[in-house]
Amino acid sequence: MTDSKKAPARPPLKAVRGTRDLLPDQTPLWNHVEATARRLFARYGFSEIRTPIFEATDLFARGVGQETDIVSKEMFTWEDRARAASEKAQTLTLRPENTAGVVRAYIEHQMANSGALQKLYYIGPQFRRERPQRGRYRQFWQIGAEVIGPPSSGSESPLRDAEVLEMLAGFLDELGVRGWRLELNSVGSSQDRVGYNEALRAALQPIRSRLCEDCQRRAETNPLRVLDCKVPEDQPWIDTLPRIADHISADSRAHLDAVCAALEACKVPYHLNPRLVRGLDYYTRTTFEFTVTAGLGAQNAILGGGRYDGLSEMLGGPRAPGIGFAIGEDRLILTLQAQHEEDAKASGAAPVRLLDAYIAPLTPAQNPAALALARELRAAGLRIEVGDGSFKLRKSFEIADSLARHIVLLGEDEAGSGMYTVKTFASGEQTKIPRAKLAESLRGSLEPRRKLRTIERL
RNA sequence: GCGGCUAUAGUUCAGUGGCAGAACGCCGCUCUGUGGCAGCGGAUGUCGUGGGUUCGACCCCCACUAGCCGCCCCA
Repeated sequence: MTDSKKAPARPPLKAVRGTRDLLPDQTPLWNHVEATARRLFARYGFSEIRTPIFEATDLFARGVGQETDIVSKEMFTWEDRARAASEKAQTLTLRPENTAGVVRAYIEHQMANSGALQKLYYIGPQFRRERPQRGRYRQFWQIGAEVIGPPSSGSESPLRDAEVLEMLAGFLDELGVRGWRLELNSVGSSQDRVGYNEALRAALQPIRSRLCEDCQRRAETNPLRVLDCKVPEDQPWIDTLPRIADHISADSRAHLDAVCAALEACKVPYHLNPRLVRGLDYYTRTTFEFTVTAGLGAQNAILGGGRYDGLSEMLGGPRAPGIGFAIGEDRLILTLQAQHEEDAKASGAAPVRLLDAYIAPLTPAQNPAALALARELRAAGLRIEVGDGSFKLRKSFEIADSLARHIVLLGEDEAGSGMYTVKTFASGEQTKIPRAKLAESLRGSLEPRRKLRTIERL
């Protein structure tokens, strides 16, 4: 190592592909979104559940579906070898979604035994080995919720579907997301789907050769996906295909109608989209997706979900119908940031001030007193930064103005008189305030926390 | 996993086979108890990484890595 020139240059360590750091300029918005979700979900009777970040691979194979893209090619899976006689070797997987884990926990802890409807929400990272893109990361965050319980708890009621959708509409509104669109469909029961798949295959057979390359392949592998095709030339042909609405049972039909009726009563706008299909095998009956216009490229779906009436049984549990959703938090935040930029462009951006006051000692001799004052004000609940007496006053002002709403000058005059010079940046006003009244005056008037203002400050 | 575009200062981006650039930001001074403005001055780069072609490569070629766009899929 003495010959440093010969030492091979090691590549700098970087966050791995598809992962990213959320720096301090980002985390306030993330916390705001999460706090809003927690507050709102609580009003609907949801409680938080935290499940492990990795599970037995089999959970996802059985729950999400062996044939889905997620399971067949996007999971981070590894062999975990036994390290003690008490351990057994097994295949583990970083969770690609959270519903399977929640239902596993529901079964494992016999939550059905209470007889009650369970309303559970989670916030956490998920992992899929996809090619990264804007709004698509290998570690991404989901905020999700599940309503699950024995049929006697009302878990099958269309009211639960509507309640979840209505809550989501409220969530997006409360965050100030503009231009969201709710698309709704029913994929029927699992039996309905088998019949529909056959009908679809039969109808595709004669027109296959007229469709795009992708659809020709889909017609074989996953006929439902043909409905998602965006190639303009294919649309007339796709319109001739049987609609899932004509293949779902009377029960499923009535369920969907009841969901729609409840949404209308709540005045939540929705669009029936008979082509909306979901990629996870466990979905039955109601499926939905919320899309937005701002901030995202191809990934314009910010949340999706649906019913999974048979999932619990698939995982070896009791009959426990349920409905849930997952919000792509990364995408939601990209949307809010894009909107915020639009707004800032339209109205001129306001500087961000996170602190209540900046204390500026005028000479190094005032430093100890400044720290003591900061300690006192912080104890009173104020957000305070302390400068340094070696700074020129001009510099103190510039730093203070970029961070705080007030600057408190602390020099010989102040030390002698006990009257502190306080300047408020917004108004330019400057006053002398006795130490006893300082905390109160820096706290300022409690302005009403208007939604837009909250977001602006983030 | 497939196809395409991109990678130069802290940031946004120009640039040319022959000395590395602008704007903004940053630092200093004008200006040592009152900032935001203005003027002047200053610092900052393995030109993504590795190889090749060439007298000479930031520029041309190849590979790799990463980001972005589209596809696939999904949140």
